[in-house]
Amino acid sequence: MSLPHAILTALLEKPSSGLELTRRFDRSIGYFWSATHQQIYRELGKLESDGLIKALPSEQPARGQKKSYEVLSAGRAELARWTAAAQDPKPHRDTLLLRLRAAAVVGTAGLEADMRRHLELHEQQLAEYREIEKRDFPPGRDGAEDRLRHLVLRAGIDLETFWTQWLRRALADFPELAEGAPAGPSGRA
Amino acid sequence: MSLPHAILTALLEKPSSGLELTRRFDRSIGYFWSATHQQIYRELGKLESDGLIKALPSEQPARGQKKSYEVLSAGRAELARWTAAAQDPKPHRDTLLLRLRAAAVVGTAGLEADMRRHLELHEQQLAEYREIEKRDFPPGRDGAEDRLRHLVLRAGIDLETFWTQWLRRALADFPELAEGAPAGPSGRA
DNA sequence: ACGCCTTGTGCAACTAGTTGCACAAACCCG
DNA sequence: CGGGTTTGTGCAACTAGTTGCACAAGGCGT
Repeated sequence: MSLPHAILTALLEKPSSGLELTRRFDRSIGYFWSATHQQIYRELGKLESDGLIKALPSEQPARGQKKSYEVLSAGRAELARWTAAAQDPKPHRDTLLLRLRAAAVVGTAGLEADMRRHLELHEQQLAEYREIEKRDFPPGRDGAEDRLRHLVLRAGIDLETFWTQWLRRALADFPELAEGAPAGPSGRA
Repeated sequence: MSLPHAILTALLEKPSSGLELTRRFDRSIGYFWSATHQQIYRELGKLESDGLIKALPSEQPARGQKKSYEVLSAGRAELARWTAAAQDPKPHRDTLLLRLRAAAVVGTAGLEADMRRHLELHEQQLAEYREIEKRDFPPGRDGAEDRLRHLVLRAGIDLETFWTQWLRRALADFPELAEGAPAGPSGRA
């Protein structure tokens, strides 16, 4: 029940076509609510038929029939309603932690390499967030909108920081973990 | 593609019936891979027909036809394979962050109360993890299995710590955020 | 002019997870 | 001993997200 609201938010920030939305999801909103272009188009259709958004008359008729949408006031109202409504936090799902736990019974073979890869990915993501922070939130700007968005970005930064630290610590422990743990399918059947 | 592996892990730790698994998911594995009893029963059926687990002959024939399962060597092999295979981290999905972002365009009404509620929930979860740590990982034990599981628990603790801190900070900022941001549907249509 | 690449939109089928309900056996209480 | 609660198992329908493909329009190279 969140994708439509993510799209409404993005469209309120700036009316856009499906592809533009897709790109913005890749760069910004998608950091905490990812979506593919197929999902987005499907949802745009539904939002339009529900009367929450409408297609703008295309100023540029050319170029592959590009359609931009804007949010109607019913859409804005729905988004405000959803934002204010209480919602329980959804439990995390983390495959890597699951694999660690599995490794405790079937052995750590292969895990370390992938953890190193994850560490690199998280480091990259962290660097990207820091870039964005430098570019979009230089000290000085402090309108309420900016501060809210900055808060969201800080969450991203802190989360990635957490993961890089946790992974580094886990990898440091790894040599002693690998000896001693059951080594594979031949452990005990 | 992770639920079957979560179940295999749990069954290797200790052969169990569907309901026992459900309870253990609620208390332990479910902290990073939750599942309902319906999912679990469905998956047990599939794992059995795939020859990865098998039902133990019930020692206690009574008590509502309780069926326990144990992992076969094909199941252990599959789990080891899965654990070792590279996997990309799945992008997070966080509704609360999405709502903050939405609040930047439709106003912060109602959000603060729910953030306080989330803070409490995260504090509870954190306390629970700390209990578990004290109970299951007293200083001294350091077999490789225990250290791996402890590492996983640390991730849980640190994540909850992060959320409580982030929420506290966000709430502290809230008074200034609320003034100045657009206040509701009447902002601009 | 012809074929290839990129841009932009979208449908269809599949997979995983959620919600709602059903139902039998045992146990517990009066 | 009869009726409600708990224990234990499970099906069916629905919702959300993913994967794979299709196709038209315009640009670009030769």
